[in-house]
Amino acid sequence: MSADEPLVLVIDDEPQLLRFLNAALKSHGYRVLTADTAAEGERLAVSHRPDAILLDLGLPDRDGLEVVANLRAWCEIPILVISARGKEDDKVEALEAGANDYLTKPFGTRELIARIGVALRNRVQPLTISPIIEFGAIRVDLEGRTVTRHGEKIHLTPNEYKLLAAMVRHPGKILTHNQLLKEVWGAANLQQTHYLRVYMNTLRHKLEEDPAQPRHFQTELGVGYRLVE
Amino acid sequence: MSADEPLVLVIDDEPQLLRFLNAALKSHGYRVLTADTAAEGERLAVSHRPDAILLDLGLPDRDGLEVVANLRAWCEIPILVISARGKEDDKVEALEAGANDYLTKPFGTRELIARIGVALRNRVQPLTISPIIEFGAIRVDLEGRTVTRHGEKIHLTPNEYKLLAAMVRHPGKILTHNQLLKEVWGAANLQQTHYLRVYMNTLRHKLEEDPAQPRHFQTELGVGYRLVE
DNA sequence: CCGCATCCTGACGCCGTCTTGACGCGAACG
DNA sequence: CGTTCGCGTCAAGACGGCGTCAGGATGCGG
Repeated sequence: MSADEPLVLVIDDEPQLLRFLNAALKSHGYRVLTADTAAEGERLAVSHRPDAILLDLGLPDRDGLEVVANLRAWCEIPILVISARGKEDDKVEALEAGANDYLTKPFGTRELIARIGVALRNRVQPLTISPIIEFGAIRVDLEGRTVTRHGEKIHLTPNEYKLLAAMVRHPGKILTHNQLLKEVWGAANLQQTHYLRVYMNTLRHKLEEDPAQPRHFQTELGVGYRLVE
Repeated sequence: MSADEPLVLVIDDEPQLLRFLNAALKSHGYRVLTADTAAEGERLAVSHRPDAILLDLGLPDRDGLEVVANLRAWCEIPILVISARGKEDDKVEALEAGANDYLTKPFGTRELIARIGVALRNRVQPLTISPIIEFGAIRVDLEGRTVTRHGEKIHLTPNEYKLLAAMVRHPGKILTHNQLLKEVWGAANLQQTHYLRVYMNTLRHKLEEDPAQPRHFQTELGVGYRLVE
């Protein structure tokens, strides 16, 4: 799944530096979004909500400090400023405007990666959805990786849990065979729909009141399965 | 007592720099606590819970990175590292150990103040856990690095302790093989799950009543381990 | 240089998990 | 009405993870 890797937005107008940053970040497991103007950068920040922003102060179309202020007006995404200017006043202004860090060119890849790591480390998770889902007598704690039924802990094998977690993340929606297979067994096993039947069976036996007449784990014939509450 | 102004703990052994930092911080509205050794600094951090820590890496009694790790074992107070060494490796090590920022001497007052401001700005809720954790007959003192069982001191080797500390920091949660391996043996040994089995074994023998049927150090098959109380 | 503690590594048996196959059932279809 | 297909069910064997132990390498202090 590509969505669990942090997304970094790089705003810089130098093509070389842009390529360099892109490669460095990707090789360290980040997804990267690039923009070569302030306007484009701000637009992407709004639409993609990156986990961190790398901002070069020397942009052609707008002052870098203004970009920081604009971003800070509506979000708290960590901003790491890059600049050729190393004067103390520049740093102070940027940091006070809302930047989280200030790197003076030239800087090393490893330091950059480490500082991005710091920025991501102390971000506050908005926690969009509650990591705990309940339906019927069943409670799934995605964070603690525990499942209880009538308050009693239910032991699930890794595959069973992965399958349950995949369904729990999209309650009410249909999950096709392909989606489930890809999520649990990887894209190489898209044909093995038999796996699904076997594991759905054990899940029902462990979680449903009457496994033969499932209330929550319903099968959509020829399509996939659906979790109903 | 002016308790609403942020409290900064400065750990440094150079009297001049100490005085300088003290004056600079106070003039910007901070309360200041000073220590000239690592041991004293850690003690003050525990007793006063400062809002930020300024740490000079060149301490006489202990390695600065070790101090960072010790503090990070039980708290998330922002740590700004000061060092005369400006090499990239030094910075990366400190930042990865848990430091929030790295300043190379000499640095300007205003930049220092600005960076402290950043650290305080994005501090998360003081998610400090008590440096002392108990479960069953076992007591772990993360600050003193001591472990007792039924009141008797238990000797742990460095790796054993690191593994225990990693688990103690997230009681009840699953710690995956990767997380534990990264924390104890570094990211280079993510494959050596065998290490985990060996050390979990010795930990259980030293701490569990019945090592064959562990109550606290439970294994989550195929995933990792979990510390239950 | 020696001894000790710690760490790494390999071997082995056990047990849970995964895979695979067989079979019954019902619905859809010709 | 018979066939076919998808699905549920069960069981058995393969597989790999896990715990366990011990020998050897390594590093450190005396």
